[in-house]
Amino acid sequence: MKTVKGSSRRLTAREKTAQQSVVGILQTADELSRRFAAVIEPHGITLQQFNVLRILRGAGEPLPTMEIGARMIQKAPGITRLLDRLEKKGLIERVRGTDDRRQVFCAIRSAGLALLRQLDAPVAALDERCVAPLGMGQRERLIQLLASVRKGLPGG
Amino acid sequence: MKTVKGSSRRLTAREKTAQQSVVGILQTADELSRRFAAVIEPHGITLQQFNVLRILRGAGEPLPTMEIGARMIQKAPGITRLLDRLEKKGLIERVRGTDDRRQVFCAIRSAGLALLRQLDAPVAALDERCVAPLGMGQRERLIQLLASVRKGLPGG
DNA sequence: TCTTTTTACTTGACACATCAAATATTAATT
DNA sequence: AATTAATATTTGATGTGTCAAGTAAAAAGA
Repeated sequence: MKTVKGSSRRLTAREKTAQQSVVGILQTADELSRRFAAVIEPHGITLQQFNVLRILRGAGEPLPTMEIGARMIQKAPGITRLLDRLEKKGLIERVRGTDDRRQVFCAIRSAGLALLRQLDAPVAALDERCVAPLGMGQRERLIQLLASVRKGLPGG
Repeated sequence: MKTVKGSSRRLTAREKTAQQSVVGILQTADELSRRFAAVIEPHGITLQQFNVLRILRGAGEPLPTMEIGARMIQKAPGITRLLDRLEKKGLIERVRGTDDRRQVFCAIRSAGLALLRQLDAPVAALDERCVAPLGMGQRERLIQLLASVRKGLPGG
């Protein structure tokens, strides 16, 4: 069997759509995070730090480190250091739990809320620009397809 | 106007689908890369290193650093160090260009090709598992929707 | 109650991304 | 030809993610 330019073997149609779907998701995400970083970082925080702040604001109450990690789909070590930097900037504060003293609760401070307020409009505008080519029906379909993918993920 | 649990303002339906689409893409990509990393890293290379090797194999000829960067949608500095590590592992080799001596051409070595051959089947299998819940029609729709998003991206 | 296991983090080591600044070299200009 | 501008990479500093180990405290079990 002839090989195709160094590729080891031809893919079936099914394999091809699988690969294209995966590559499409990964590439699109890469491009999107770059755009969001470009809007957010000039304000002195990174995209991930922004996400933590939004989670804390959305929760409306202090959250333990692990809970933030769960919502960020991310391991604890990364979260700890992310919180370190946010704390150093005065955007959040951490308090050792009293009930369970292993936990560290994290709350957004007013400076953090103020920063989020500044970013709300530009970020919402960028959300919209990112999916501008899609009508409402297409957006809903996209959201649905991605949810199906996540739900069916092996070991997840 | 009452605020919703710390959130600054209510989103319109349109804004909400935009945000959900973006978040969905980013989260799904996160989960997917984790799965691929879990399959690839036990073989001694990272997901990004694997991507570089696949690009080099697919090209079928040595590529300059910048060209690899373009295909990875990534800036040059990152590529340089990625190539450093692949070179140290003996999976690629670099040669200073003769025509334009600023360029550094990068070629995959036989050890790199052998490693890719080992990974081809498990990676294709994972591609398939990742989108297993979707039928062919849905995969094609997903690929199309993501392509529309990328095509319409501001400044891209 | 004392030991063992399981959490919730934290810290150390390493991969990787980006920006900014340096290098080397080629292209454009004057 | 000499100077200036643009290009291809590399290096240094910083933020972030992961795994492996360590610490502290709560939960389980004997």
